[in-house]
Amino acid sequence: MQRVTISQVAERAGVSTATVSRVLSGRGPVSPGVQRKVRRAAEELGYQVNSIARALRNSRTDTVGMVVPSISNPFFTSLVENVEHALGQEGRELFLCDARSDPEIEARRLASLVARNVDGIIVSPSHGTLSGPAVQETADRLPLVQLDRFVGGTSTDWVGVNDVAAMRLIMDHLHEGGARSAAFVGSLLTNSSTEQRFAGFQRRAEELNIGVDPEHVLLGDYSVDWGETAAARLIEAGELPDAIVCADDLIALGVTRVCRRYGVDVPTRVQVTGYDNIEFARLGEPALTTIDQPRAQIAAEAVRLLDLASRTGTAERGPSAHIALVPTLVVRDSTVSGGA
Amino acid sequence: MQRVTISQVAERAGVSTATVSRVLSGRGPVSPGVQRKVRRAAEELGYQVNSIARALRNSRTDTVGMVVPSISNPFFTSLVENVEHALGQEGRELFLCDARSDPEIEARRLASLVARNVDGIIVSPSHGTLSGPAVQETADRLPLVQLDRFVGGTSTDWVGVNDVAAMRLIMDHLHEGGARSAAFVGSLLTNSSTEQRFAGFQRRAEELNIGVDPEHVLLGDYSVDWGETAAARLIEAGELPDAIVCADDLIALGVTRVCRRYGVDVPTRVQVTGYDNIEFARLGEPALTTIDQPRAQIAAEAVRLLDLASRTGTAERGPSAHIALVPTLVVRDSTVSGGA
DNA sequence: ATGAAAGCGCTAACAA
DNA sequence: TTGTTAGCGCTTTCAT
Repeated sequence: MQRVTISQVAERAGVSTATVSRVLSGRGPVSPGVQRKVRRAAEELGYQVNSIARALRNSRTDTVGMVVPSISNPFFTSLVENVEHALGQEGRELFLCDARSDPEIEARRLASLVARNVDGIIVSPSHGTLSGPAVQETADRLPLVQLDRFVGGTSTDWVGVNDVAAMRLIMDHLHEGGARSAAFVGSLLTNSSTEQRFAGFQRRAEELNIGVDPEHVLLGDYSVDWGETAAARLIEAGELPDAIVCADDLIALGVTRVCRRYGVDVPTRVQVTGYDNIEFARLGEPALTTIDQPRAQIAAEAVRLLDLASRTGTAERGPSAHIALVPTLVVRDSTVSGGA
Repeated sequence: MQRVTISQVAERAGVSTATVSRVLSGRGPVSPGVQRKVRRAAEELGYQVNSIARALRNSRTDTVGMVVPSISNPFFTSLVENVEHALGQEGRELFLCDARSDPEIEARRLASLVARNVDGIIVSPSHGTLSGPAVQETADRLPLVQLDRFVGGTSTDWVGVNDVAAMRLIMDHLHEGGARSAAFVGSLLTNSSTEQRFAGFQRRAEELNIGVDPEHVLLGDYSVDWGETAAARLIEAGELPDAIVCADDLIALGVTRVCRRYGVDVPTRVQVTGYDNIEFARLGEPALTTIDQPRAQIAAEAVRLLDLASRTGTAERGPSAHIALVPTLVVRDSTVSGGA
C-alpha cells in the first residue's frame, strides 16, 4: 500500500512535478489542457497530498492545538466544539489535548504541540500559577491565546467571560430571592475561574450585606463528587445558609443531589446556583439557575485573535488583548425567582 | 523567533548533524563526552525536534487519530480519555476529531487524518451504512480499528461490547422486576449500536414473553431531547408499558425527566433503563439502572489491535479481529430490584 | 506556460 | 565512534 506521490502523478500526466504542484495547490499559471490531464491522473491514482511534506516545506501545518483541563467536563467539550466550528472553514484542523487538570501533563502537551508545528494554540490553563512557565514558554514560540481561564505572570491574549459581573448577577438574583447568607463551593483557588468567581462572590456579598460564614467557603475541585461532599458537610454542620453558590454546574449538580437526599428543599430551604450552563444543568432536580457563557462568541474571538497573531508575527505586537465577554443569568428552578 | 535546528546544535557542539541526531534520538553509538557536549548545546539553544521533518523522514508520526460521532456525548469523551490513557505511554499523541454525527464530516476528518500521516485510526462510525465507504477507504490505507460502533460492508478490526448480551441482562432484570410489556427508545437504526441493541431487545422480549407494541418502538437520536419527546409521546398516548428500555443514558435521562414532570413514578409505574453508564447516569432522579461498558478494556484492546496492525503491515493479515467484551448490568433506582 | 533544481529538517546508509 | 551524503514529498524560485 504505497502512498501515491506527486511525481507519480507527474509521470502519468507527462508533466513535471512542479506543474502538478501548481495545479493541485491552485497556485501559478497552468494551461487548461494540462490542468485537466493532471487532475485526471491524480484522480486515477487516488492521489492525496502528504501534508507532512507540505508542512515541512511551508512551515505551516494548518493545524491548531487546543489544550483543556478536562475533556470530561461538558463545558470544555462544548468550548471545543465551538472552536472547531469557528475553525471549520479554511480546512484547518484541531489537535485536541486533555491536560487532566495536571500542569505537568499540560506542559508536555504544549511542548508536543510546539514540536508538531501547530500554527497556534488555544489553551485553558489548568492551574492559576503552576501552568505559568509552560504557557509563557509556548507563547514565546508561537501564537497562543488563553481561553476561559488564564494564568498569572503571562502576557498572552485571553478571551473569556467577566466572572465578577457574572457573580454580581447571581448574588443580586439570590438577594432578590431573599437570601441573606450564602456559602461558596468551588475548587481550590488554583485557577483563575475560581479566583475570579470567588472574588466576585465576596465583593457582592459584602455590598449586599449577605453574610458569609468563613466555614461556608468550601474549596475542592470541579466535580459532582466534590459538590456532594461539600453539601453533605454543610448540611451536617447544621446552620445551612440561605444560598449555596457553586463555581460550576457540576458542583451544583452534586449539591442539589445531596440536598434532595437529605430532604433539604431547593429552593425554598436553600437556593443553589451553578455556572457554565452545561446541558445537564437543566436536567438537575430542580433545574439549575446558572450563568451562561457565550461560548460561540468566545470561540470565535479566540480564533480571530489567533489569526491576528499569526499574521502579525509572534514578535512584538503591542499589549496582549484581554477580552471579557458579558455573561447571562439563566434563571431556572434552583433559586427563588422574582414572582415567588 | 527562529526555531533551532539540528545543524545549529551541531555547529555549537562542533560535531556533525548526524551525531546530534544520534544523541538526541538515542540511536547509534556516541561517546559519552560527545553526548554531553551535544546535550549541553541543545539545552543552551533550547532545541526541540521538528517532528514534521522527523515524520517526513521516518514516515511515522507517532500520532493516532480518533474520530467519534459526538464529542459532547459523555460516553465518547470517556472513551477518548481511555484511549488517550492507553496511548499515553510511548509518547504517542491523539488527534481527536468530532464527526458531529455526520458521515460527510466524518469522511473529511478521516481523509484529513490520512493526509496528516497518522500512524493509525480509531473510529466509531456515525452511520451504519453511510460511513462505510470512507471507513473502508481509510482502512485500505492504514491501520484502522472500529470502536463501539461498526459499519457494515467493511472488514476492519472492531472492539466493543456484546450489545445483545447486554440487552439480555436488561430484559431479564426488568422481567424479574415484573415487567410484562416494554417500549424501546433509540436512535434511527442507522448505526450498529442501536441495531444491535434493538435486536437484542426484541429477541429477549420475545423469549420472555414481554409484549412490545409496535407503536412503542420510538426511534430518534441519542440525546436527552429525544428522550423527552419520546417519553411525552408515550405518556400522552396512554397505555404506558411496564418498562422503557433506552438505547443510551442520555435518552434515559430525558425519559425519566419527563416521567417526573408528568408525575409518572419510576420505577413503580414504569421501569426505565439506560445504556453506557455515563457519569450522569447516577445523577438522574431516580438514578439510572444501566449497562456498564468496560471502557478501559475497550480502549486498551483497540490500541493493541492498532499496534498489531502496524507491525503486521497493512497488507494481508488474515481475517480482522472482532472483539466483543462483556457488559455489566448496574442496578440503581430506575428499575425494580430483586428485593422489592 | 512549463521544467529543473534547490531545499524545508531530519535520519540512515555508507565510509572513514 | 564519527562524518558525508542522499533523500523523505513537497513548493518555489529561476530559467526557458
